[in-house]
Amino acid sequence: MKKPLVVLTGPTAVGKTELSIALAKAINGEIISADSMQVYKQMDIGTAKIMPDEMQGIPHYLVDELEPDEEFNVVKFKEYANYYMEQIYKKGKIPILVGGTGFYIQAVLNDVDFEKNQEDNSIRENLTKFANENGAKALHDKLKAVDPKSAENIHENNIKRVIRALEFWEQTGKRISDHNEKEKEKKSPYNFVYFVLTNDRKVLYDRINKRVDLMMKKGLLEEVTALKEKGYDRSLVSMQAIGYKEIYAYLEGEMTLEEAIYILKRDTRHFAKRQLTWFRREQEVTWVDKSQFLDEKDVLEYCLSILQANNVLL
RNA sequence: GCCCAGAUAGCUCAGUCGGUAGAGCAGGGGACUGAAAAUCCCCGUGUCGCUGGUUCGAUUCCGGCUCUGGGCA
Repeated sequence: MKKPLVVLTGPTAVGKTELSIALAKAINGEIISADSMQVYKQMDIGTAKIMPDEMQGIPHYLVDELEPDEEFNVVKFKEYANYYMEQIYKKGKIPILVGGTGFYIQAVLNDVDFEKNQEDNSIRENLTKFANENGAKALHDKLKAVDPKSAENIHENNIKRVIRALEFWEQTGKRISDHNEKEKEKKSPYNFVYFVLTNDRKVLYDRINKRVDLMMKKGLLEEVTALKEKGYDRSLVSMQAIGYKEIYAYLEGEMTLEEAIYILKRDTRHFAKRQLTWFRREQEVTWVDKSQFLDEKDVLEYCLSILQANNVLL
């Protein structure tokens, strides 16, 4: 018997958090955040993180777990998430994966194997250096020699992915293209419903713009200033989060605050668009378009009916 | 009121020595399997302000008009 799993995702600022609490209450669930940035402490305003007083007693995992200079990635996410899911099942409850990082959701949902290998960034560093010195084309040629299928699929300008493919080859002796093909065929080990909450594009963008203004009012500038003063470097993954990188650029004198805010809004819109592209490609997704419902209660009822129909409730 | 400069894609602007036009940004689509809030790819037809004239042909030259900046009164 497959275990039940509820996924609730959607583009940034669509209103996942609000619905997630209502959903958790209704189905006796606990929430695991599938968000690459809300894991970090000290980054509250810019990540629109749910605060303890808003949780209404619903346990949340993978929120506020790491310091901004700690490394986090899909593999770590998957390990943590699987661990917390076990705990939740033991309590006789349903885990709800809530967050906008589609890649993380996919990893857990389909139990993707990443061929764990040693924590060693030296290959990556060497390849990055090679790319800087010889150009993207030369790097891509390297890949073509060992894994032509990957070389064909990965654009030569996409250096990060070319590097990962090469790294995979060097560490495992296998081609990542073959590996990925195999992983893609996997079926989810869960009895799940994958909700993608969405809204009219214009409404969504309007919400994004307003939310950025609200973040500024709440003190995003101060939050980023504090992180910078504590010595968290711009090159950290956490500092590449939307909201942080733009304000950081302003603090470094690269642009005016007005420009930074304009770019921050734009980057957020671009991000939401990319998220939607990802979800569109996912199979077995249940779209929940807010513009088609009367209110939050109506949305919740619809979601519950879908869960019931799919036997995901305990 | 007079003088000057503009008026071209949603925005900022380039351009056509006369043969109906192109960049950046915005916007749209896509990829993604150990950085994923990251990274990368693709997509540009619009009464060239309105109106006369010259011309085989005008967005491009000439006149008038309207509007917008700036200057002089």
